[in-house]
Amino acid sequence: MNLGFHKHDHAACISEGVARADALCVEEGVQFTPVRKRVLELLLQAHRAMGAYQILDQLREDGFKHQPPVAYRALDFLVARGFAHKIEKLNAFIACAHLGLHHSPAFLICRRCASVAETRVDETSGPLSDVANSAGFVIEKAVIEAEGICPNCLTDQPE
Amino acid sequence: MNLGFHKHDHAACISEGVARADALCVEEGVQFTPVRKRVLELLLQAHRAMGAYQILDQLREDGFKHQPPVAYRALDFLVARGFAHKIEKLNAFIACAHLGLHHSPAFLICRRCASVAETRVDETSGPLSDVANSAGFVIEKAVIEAEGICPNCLTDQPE
DNA sequence: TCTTTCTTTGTAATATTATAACATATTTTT
DNA sequence: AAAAATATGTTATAATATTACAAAGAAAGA
Repeated sequence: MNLGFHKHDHAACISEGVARADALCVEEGVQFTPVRKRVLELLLQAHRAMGAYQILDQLREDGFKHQPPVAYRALDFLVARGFAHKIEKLNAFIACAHLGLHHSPAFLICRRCASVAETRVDETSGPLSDVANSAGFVIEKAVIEAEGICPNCLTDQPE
Repeated sequence: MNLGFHKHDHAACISEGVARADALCVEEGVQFTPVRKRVLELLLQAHRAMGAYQILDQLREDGFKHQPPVAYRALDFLVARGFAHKIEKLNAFIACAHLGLHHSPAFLICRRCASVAETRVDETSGPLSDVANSAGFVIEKAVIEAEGICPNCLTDQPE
């Protein structure tokens, strides 16, 4: 599986992401307003997790309003629609790598270069579901975030 | 598996937890100081995730010093030794339910009653490890936190 | 035991992350 | 065009967490 730990056509991946989100907003009849679009662009561009205040700084440079709620509202919108995810471990946000597919994301976070790769996991099977099922616990959402060393940092040089 | 969604001898589970931590500290030659012990007691007693400032409030009532670093230092100590875990999703801390066994914890968080059950998962197998292995990513630590409805809240009453 | 070293605690200040509340503006629906 | 729903502007503040440095206490070596 392609996990994002590699080179790719980044300009295309930004414009495709925005276009896909745009289409989904039209479908769902919600407004993909300038600030929402810009935040998604920033996240796609960064290609890593960004804190809300980092985003806010960028918005300021772009001439957008930059009080905290501006960023948090845009992020809430993006997260609610699955266009972005929150990485709880980092208190930061990242553009969705599988935009459009409703899915249960899992993340591999490199503690050396801070890159974040997104993959999908099956929520309905696996050891955690087994435990939950047998206990009668109904899982609605799962936070799965693995921290470690990415392939690039492993080969680059010793720690 | 016993997930904590049930009645039990709570007084015993507190004293046993403290005793076990005490023994482990002796083994490892580290100091189980009064504030560290008290924080672990508070967490065992609460039997749910507590925020650092909740703990701080309790410490104040107990006559301990109560600036933020007091709680964070004790929590860092407990987490570093596996006596407690941080629930990233809640920015809160919980006493370890398998004190003494080095393990990879996973949590089931009830969004209705806020109870948290801890279970163990095998880090070296499962879908996430497969993805990580094939990508060459080395997982060191995994945050696994499922949110949903616990068995008690499911049967208690409709939402 | 002494004294050096390491670890822990006390404390003030501040950094970082996030939300509440309410007014205004814009868009969509009727 | 009016009403309703949605989105933005703004101030203030809440909640979570860390830095930095001084002082005290415990452990280790001479």
